[in-house]
Amino acid sequence: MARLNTEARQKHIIEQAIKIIHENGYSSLSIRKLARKEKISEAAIYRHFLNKEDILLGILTLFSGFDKQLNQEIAMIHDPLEKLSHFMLFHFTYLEKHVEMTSVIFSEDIFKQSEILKKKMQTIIQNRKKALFDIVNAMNPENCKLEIDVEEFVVIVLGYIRLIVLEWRLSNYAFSLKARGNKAIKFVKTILQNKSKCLNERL
Amino acid sequence: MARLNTEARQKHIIEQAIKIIHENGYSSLSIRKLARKEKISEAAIYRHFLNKEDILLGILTLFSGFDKQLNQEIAMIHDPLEKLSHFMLFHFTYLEKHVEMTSVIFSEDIFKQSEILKKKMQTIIQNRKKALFDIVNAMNPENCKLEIDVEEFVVIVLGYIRLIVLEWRLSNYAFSLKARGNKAIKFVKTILQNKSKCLNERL
DNA sequence: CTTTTGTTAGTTAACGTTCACTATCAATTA
DNA sequence: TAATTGATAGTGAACGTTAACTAACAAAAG
Repeated sequence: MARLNTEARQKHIIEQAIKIIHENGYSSLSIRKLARKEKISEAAIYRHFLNKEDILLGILTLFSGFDKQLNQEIAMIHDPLEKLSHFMLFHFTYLEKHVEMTSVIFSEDIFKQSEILKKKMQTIIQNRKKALFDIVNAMNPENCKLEIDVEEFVVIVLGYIRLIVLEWRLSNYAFSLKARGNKAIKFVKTILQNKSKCLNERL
Repeated sequence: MARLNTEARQKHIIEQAIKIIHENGYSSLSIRKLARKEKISEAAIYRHFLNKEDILLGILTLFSGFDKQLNQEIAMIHDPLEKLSHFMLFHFTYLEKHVEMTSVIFSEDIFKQSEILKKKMQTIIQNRKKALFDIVNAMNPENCKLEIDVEEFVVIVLGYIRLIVLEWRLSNYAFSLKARGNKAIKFVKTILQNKSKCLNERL
C-alpha cells in the first residue's frame, strides 16, 4: 500500500466520501466504509481529518470550487444575455461531469449536522444568488427597464435549474443534462420576451 | 400509560417520526428516540410496524394525503387561471401549517433507503406534475394557444415553489410563506402576460 | 379466556474515536 | 557517505455507545 502525503490522501478521502454519499445516501457514510474504500485503516483517516465533521467540511470546500470556476467563466463574458445563458449552462455541464455532487447538493442531512456546515452552505447559495442577480440586473438599465421583478426572476431561474437536476436524478440520469439544460435556457429567453424593449430585437 | 389501539398508535408514531426528522434530520431518526418520544418501549414500536422502513412508508402515505386534498380543492374551481393560483397557494398554506413536512420533502436520504420508498415518492411527484399540466393546458385552447411550452412552464412553476420553500427553511421560517407565495403567484401571472391573447385582458 | 398492547431484558452489528505501536522517509549529525 | 533523529502516515485492537431488532412474559380489554 502506497503511502500518500496528507494533501493527496485528504483529496482521495473526500472523493470517496462523496462517492459513498452518492451511492447510498449521507446516512450510509461511515468512517468504516470510508476506510475500506480508501484501503487504509479507520485510524489512518484520523491522521488526515480531525473528525467526521471535518471531512464533510472538506466536501463543501471542494464544492465551493464550483463557484470560483463559475465566476471566472462568467467574468470573461460581457453580454448580459450571454452571461445568463452561460450561468445556466455551467450548472448543467458541471453537474453532468460531477454527477456525485448532485447527491451532496440535495442531501440536506449533511448540513443539519452542525452549525458550521449550515453556514457554509448558506454562503454558497447566497453567493450564487448574488451572481445571478447582478447578471440579470445588467439587462435592466435605467433607460430601458425590464417589466419583471429581477429578484423574483432570479428565484425562478435557480428553482428551475434545481428542479431539472432533481428530475435528472430521479430518472437515474437517463437523459443528457446539457441538452435538457439548453432547452431550459431557450425557455428562459422566451419568458424575457416582450418584457424589455431593449431585449426584444435580440430574442 | 394509556393503551392505544394500533391505528391510533401508528398515527402517533408517524407524527413523532416526522417531528424527529424535522428537528435533527433523517439520520437522527432511531427507534430508540422514537420510543422515548412516544413514551413506550422500543419493542412496542414493533407491535405496530414491521420494521423501520414500514414507518417511513407510513410517513409517505400520510404525505400523499396532501395530493388528495389538493386535487379535491382544485376540482371545485372552474377557471384555469384561478386553478393555477390555488395550486400554488395550496402548497404554501399547507406547508406553513405542516412545517415538519418540508423536512420530509427535502430529505432525499429517506427515499434512498429502499426501492419501495423511491417509487412511492416518484409517483407523488409525477401526480403533482400531471395535475399542474392539466391546469395550464386548459389555458391553452386550440383557437388561442399560449406562446410558451406548457411542459416547461410546469417545471418552472414547480421549481419556483420548491425553491421558495427551501429558502423559507434556510431562513428558519422567518417570513410568512403564504405572503411570500402570493408574491410568487403574481409573478407567475406576469410571466404569462403577452403570451396569450385570451389571457391578456385578464392579467 | 383469548387477543391485543404493552413491558423488560436481551441479541448482534455497527458507530465514531482513541490507544499504543510501527514502517517510511527526509534532514541533521558524526 | 553512513548513522541518528524526528516527523509523518500507517497499523490492529479496543473503547463506550448506539443501532435495529427479538424472545419471553404481564396486564389490560373485549
